[in-house]
Amino acid sequence: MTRGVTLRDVAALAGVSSRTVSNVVNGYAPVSEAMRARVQKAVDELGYQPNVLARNLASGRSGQIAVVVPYLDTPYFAELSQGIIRAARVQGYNVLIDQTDGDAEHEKLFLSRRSQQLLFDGVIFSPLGLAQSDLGERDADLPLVVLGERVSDGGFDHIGIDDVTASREATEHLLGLGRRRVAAIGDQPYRTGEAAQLRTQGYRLAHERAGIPVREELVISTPRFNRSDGASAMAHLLDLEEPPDAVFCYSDLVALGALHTLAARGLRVPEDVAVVGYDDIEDARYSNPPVTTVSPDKKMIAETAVERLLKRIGSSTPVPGMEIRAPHRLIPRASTMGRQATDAAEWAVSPPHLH
Amino acid sequence: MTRGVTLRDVAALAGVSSRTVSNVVNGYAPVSEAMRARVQKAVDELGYQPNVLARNLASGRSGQIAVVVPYLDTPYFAELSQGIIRAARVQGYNVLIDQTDGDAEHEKLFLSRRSQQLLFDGVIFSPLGLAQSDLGERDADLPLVVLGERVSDGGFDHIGIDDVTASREATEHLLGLGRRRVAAIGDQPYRTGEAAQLRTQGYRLAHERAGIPVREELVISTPRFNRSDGASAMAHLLDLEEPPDAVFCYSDLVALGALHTLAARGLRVPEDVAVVGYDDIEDARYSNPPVTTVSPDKKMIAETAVERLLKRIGSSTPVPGMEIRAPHRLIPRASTMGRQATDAAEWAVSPPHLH
DNA sequence: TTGAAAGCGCTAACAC
DNA sequence: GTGTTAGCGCTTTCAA
Repeated sequence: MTRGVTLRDVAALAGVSSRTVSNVVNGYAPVSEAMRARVQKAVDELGYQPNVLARNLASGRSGQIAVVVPYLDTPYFAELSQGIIRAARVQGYNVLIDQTDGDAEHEKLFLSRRSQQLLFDGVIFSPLGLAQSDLGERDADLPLVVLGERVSDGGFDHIGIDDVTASREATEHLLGLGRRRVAAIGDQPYRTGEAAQLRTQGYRLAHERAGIPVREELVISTPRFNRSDGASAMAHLLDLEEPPDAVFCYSDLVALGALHTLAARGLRVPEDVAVVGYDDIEDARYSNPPVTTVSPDKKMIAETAVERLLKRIGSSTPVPGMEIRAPHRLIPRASTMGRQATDAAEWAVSPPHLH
Repeated sequence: MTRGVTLRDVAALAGVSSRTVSNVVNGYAPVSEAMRARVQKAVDELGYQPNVLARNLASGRSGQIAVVVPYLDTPYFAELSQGIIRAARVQGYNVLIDQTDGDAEHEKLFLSRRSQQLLFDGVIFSPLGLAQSDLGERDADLPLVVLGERVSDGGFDHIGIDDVTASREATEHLLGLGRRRVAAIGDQPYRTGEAAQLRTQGYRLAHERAGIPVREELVISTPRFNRSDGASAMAHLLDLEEPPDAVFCYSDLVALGALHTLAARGLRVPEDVAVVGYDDIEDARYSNPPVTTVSPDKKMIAETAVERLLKRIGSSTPVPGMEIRAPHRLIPRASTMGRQATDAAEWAVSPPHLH
């Protein structure tokens, strides 16, 4: 560990006080041009690098934010995290990623006092194991932005799309194609299944509006939103006496799992069964067939989350919690529209390089 | 920001010196049982939480490691990062994720002096934009573990699978199925394309051993290893006068892109064209058809990387660089074996929960 | 085994 | 504008 050059060394060389060096380095208070040039010269000469550890202690800030997601290898969260990292970097912040595996205890850690012991100034949180009510029991002055379906209680910001509307639109898309036995895969009728329940609500609403009764046996619950959940739920649906002619899946992964089962059973998509997903992950764009999906504006969610969090971090007075609705849209693809939907432009195909 | 309880407060309450409190808190030096109980009582009473920022400054360590990957939304890196985060947490380390977008300058930052200015004790690095030679120009005493295809120069550890062998085996698998026009997608015949070149080497080796000449027009270069690269390269191959009857893709994403094009052209996999991928990402297990792939032992890679890095961080004397070969295996699936390969056990299908 | 005290290197309140 | 200086809260050397 090479003994580093310190602020003091620079100050000595430049013949100024450390205060001035600090000002120059941080671009703070007004410093005369002559002064700043002199200091800069000394900085360059010595190759001075500020010690972040010391700066952190003195300033009480770490310059890091934590992103807490259930699973990093779930494409939706990976894409979201990627966007947050990009947005944070622009603001000079580093990002600490934490996976909770959906474990409620682990998630609580990040809301507790103990979090101050960790190394971040604020948290962007995508809860899975915690219900809305659990969010109330948190360290009051932890800058917090929550993503997903929980709702702000005034003490933090919440960003999410309108799940009920999005789900209603997705279901209406299927009903609009003339499908009459539309299944839903992904309901979670228990305390922490709030996200899933909103989607089920939208699914029911679409039926209601269309005057079509919901067949309860077509609403399938799954413990998670993974491929395997979709695969097994689809298998179950196909074993019904009257199988569905369409499925609304609560995630793209579920949809991919469903496609997998459909292919294994030799059924055609969308001719035999039309499939809609949710999240617009890249996988679902290249699957066979590509999946019609609800696309949340992930970039906007990531950027807004960082922006709001930094606002909280930077404010000494409490910032009132905001409810932020991110836009979404339904992207029709071949899994409901058939071949005609294949949109070449979406592939971003570039000419191959020859060897 | 609630003014926190400090070590001093605890010391005062317990009537001991701060040194003793520190020892107790950190489980350091021998402390008499009576003492530790007394201190612990004071700690509990005050709800003392050590300030990590201060600890870092005093100790010169941050307790964080950086994981530098090109893209977090690439499933392979997401899965790898997930494994590293898990392994690091067990050791009490946090993980900072950084994406470089494959940008060489950005990658260099992490090898430079400036890295000491950042907040981590060591780096697990998966280079993309940097070539082997660039790794030489790094801050000598930065604990570093490199993943992928670069080779250790003695100053860091390197962990990777044997790409040449894995690629040879993958190609031999196709040749063994009787395919005679085996294409390769993903070569990168330039300075930073070392990973790709090793795979091409294995591809050629398989042909050599089988006494089958390589058709140069079947070796396609791609700028990256994404779905779009695979899709366009496959399109190009199918437009050849004599299209291939099999393709070895340098990543699973490339393979998924190739499948996409094959499906769009109405070709059957594997009857018309057999496809092999590389990385064993989850997507490729659930695709239609599932993709035969080279599976590196990602868990082992992640755990070993953390273990080696912490060893470096903890050592005051230079640790000699190790070359570590992680195991790999070829997983045959339907994209080469046809329906027969569908391995139900692999899906981890659980019974659906009914509504 | 425990105490006293000197930093770690920087920030920022206060004075000039 | 610029200098002086007192911390930030912990670790750790040195004595006792």
